[in-house]
Amino acid sequence: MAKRLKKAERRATILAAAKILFADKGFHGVSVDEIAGRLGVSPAVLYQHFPSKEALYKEVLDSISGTRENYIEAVLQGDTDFASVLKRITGIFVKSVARDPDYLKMEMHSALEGGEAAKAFFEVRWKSVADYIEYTLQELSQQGKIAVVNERVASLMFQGMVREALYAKCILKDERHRQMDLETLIEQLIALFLRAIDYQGE
Amino acid sequence: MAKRLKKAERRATILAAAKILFADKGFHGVSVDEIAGRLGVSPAVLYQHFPSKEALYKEVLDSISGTRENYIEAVLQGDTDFASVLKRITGIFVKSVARDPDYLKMEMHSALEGGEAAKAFFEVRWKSVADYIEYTLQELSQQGKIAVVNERVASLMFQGMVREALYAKCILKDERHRQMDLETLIEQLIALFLRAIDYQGE
DNA sequence: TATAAATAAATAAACGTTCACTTATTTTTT
DNA sequence: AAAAAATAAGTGAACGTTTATTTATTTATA
Repeated sequence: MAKRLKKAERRATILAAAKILFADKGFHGVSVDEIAGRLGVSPAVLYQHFPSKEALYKEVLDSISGTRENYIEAVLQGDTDFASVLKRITGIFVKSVARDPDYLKMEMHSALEGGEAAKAFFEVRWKSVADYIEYTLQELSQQGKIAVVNERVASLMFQGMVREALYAKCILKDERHRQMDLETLIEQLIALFLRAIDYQGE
Repeated sequence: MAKRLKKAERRATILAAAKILFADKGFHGVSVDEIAGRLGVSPAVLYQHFPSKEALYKEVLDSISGTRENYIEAVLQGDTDFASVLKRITGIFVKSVARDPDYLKMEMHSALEGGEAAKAFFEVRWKSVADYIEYTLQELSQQGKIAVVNERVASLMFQGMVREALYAKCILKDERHRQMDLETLIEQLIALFLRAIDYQGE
């Protein structure tokens, strides 16, 4: 018999195990038995905490997309010029993904499954960063401090390059970039981005 | 009884149907019965052409990754400066994906399933483009025609932004970029990229 | 009519889920 | 504080389906 846990504890262990497995293999790739087996528990236990496999999956998804990063302090503390703030915000975002790459995998999986949940998930994780970039670029552009750019396109560029870096380093573990650590990579990408929009400081 | 086809024809229809379904839902998300049903054929038919579901999946994967684009003519015909060649190569690449977005979905799916096939798949589709960029950047950098950049990082940036554009337009159908067509988007991204590496023409 | 192409029916394993039941812990009563 | 009652947590087998795959049989065409 498995070690007896309090309801909340057991629930937490289920969510934790499910998160790892779902991230690895997607909804259809994981069986309820596998999750239970990983916990050393009979599959029936899961149904005392979640009404169905799908409900469990949804909850995992929510628990992740609920992890909304707080960028406000990043904006406020330290230098307030665009480059500095962008670096701090990106740093927080990257760290949150690097800390737990399952996030990214789940995001990809749910994006592919194409459900309604996926879109919301997607939005929450990237939107606040993208919004900040778009808004600020528009301002800087009006002030003539950067080149005339379509801020939406530039923001897409930024998102794409950051995501690519995260995939390459955290998921695919690409050999190409073995020698360069994630922070350095991101740092250089940001430098490239700033030159792309012709940002010279304020 | 379903319309009677020659072996090769039937085989082709199976591969075509399987490609669409696998791209949509991944390996585990599709059943053999579903593929057969889509063709109006009994599932046993599939086993006269492929020894197993997995073999069929592998074959679909191969048929896609085997579609290696030929960039040589793109390099040779037309202007030979970096910007022009890059635009033509990217155009070919983008068109091949836009023509058949299933390619991209399969790529994502197989990247997530993390098998050996995935890596090869990944390599074939992006590598020749990435290699061209890296090589040329190195040359241009030595000739002082662009800024001093880590060509590997720059190439990752390029790949990331192109991929993001393709996802946004072809897979997620993001409303944000509804008004801008894919070619214009790519065009603007390339312009940003060229400024990022400080390319001024040759 | 011979043969290639498709079928219908059957199989065993895996799946999500439920059920009747056992064991451990907490609460109440004496 | 010890015994009894109540509750919470976990078990394991079995359910009805669905899955991939096989076999024996029928149909169409060259």
